[in-house]
Amino acid sequence: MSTKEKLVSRAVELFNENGIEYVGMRELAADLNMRVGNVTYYFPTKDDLVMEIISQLRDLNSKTIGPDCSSIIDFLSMYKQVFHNQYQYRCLLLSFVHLVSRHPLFAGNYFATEAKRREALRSHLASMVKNNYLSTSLIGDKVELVVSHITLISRFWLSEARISYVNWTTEQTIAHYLNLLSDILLPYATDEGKKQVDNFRKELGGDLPKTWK
Amino acid sequence: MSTKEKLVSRAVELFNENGIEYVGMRELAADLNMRVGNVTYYFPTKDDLVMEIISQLRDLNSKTIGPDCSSIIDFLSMYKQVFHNQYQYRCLLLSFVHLVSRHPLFAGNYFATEAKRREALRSHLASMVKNNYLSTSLIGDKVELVVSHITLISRFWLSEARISYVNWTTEQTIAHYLNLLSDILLPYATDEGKKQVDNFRKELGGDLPKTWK
DNA sequence: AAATAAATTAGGACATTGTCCTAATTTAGC
DNA sequence: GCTAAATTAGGACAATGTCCTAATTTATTT
Repeated sequence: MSTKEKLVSRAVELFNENGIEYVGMRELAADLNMRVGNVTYYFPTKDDLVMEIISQLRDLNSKTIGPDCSSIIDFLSMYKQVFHNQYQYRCLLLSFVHLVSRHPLFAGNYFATEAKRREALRSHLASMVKNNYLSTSLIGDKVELVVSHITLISRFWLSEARISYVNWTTEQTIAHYLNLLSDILLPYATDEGKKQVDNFRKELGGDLPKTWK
Repeated sequence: MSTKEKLVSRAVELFNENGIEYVGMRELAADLNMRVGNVTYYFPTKDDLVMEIISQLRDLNSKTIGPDCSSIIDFLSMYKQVFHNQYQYRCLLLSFVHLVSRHPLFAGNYFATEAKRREALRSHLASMVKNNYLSTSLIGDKVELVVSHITLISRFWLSEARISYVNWTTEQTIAHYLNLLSDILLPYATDEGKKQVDNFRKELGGDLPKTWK
């Protein structure tokens, strides 16, 4: 593993643990028995380092989000993997708003992939309708509403979990938000679709957090 | 207006414009023709200042979120006001995750009010069921799912809008997320409830963003 | 193998940040 | 008008990201 790779790899770990803005360049360097100047040689600014990490997550999700999504089970399983990817790079999701709203480079990068993701989501929904798992009434504005729900959940579940469900395990948390996702599809699910949602939820069952106090 | 009040008032403005972490204590002081030492006299740490702003929003929302919520219209109108309150203190919502996950004081404060809000939400839903606007099938785990959807939306709509819908007006943005909110209730709405949702959406209609490109 | 060029590492300097401390100044109370 | 409190000003501190230059290591060429 090259120095640059070690740098990124350890940065992700430390950023995940303590948050991007709470891990200094010197701290990262010291952790790897390096000096600051050495880090800035590979990544002149901290944003450059973050940008590298962003690309890694984007690539990972691009592999996960395929074009085909014939059933609800496929769809939810795919998002399960997306959630795990995001957890692996949770530092990004937890700082995304600040990163994007400040840095034009982040913003441009984000807009491009976001538009693609939204379009992919539409196509997934359409194919679930075609395969008779979702009702044909899911058209027009209703599609956009479902898409909006799903993007909101998949973008902020980690943030909410961080502040509201701190004592949950990762598996519990992911199960909870997958449950929410399935809940968004449910109103449009056909009988066959409902069966799939039920099956998926049964698999979730063991992980779902029990108590609401 | 006392010096302290002027300080808080201007801080909210600057924080809203540029983000809490991007407005320095010296910048705030200079804006009011003061010096840093003078600011720290009233607020020894920046977190103290933020905490004061947090209390203001909490008080404002406490006034808005009443115990009675007999109809869906009432419910959605109430949340419309909540959204406007949040917009008024948007700097907080945009930095909440970092604030809460770092500072134990914020966290404790947040947990207490959050539990109350969630409980209030359950009671609102129950009263809408009682008044026959929502189906009696809305019980148990389903209530918790609806509550989870609503809390997610009302906590992160501003964050998402900041990064995804930057070109929308405030009214458009709020209309969009109120639409999402109503969409969560819709599957459980009775015929009478559906009428209310329709009416509410008609009022929204003019503000709702048109294009999804 | 030696010399030269390139890549990498180290270390210090800079402006900026939040925070703290002390002295100066203003205000209020008697 | 004097004393004490409240307020304001100003400097100092450690820590941050960033930048720049010198030292050192590694690779390439002669």
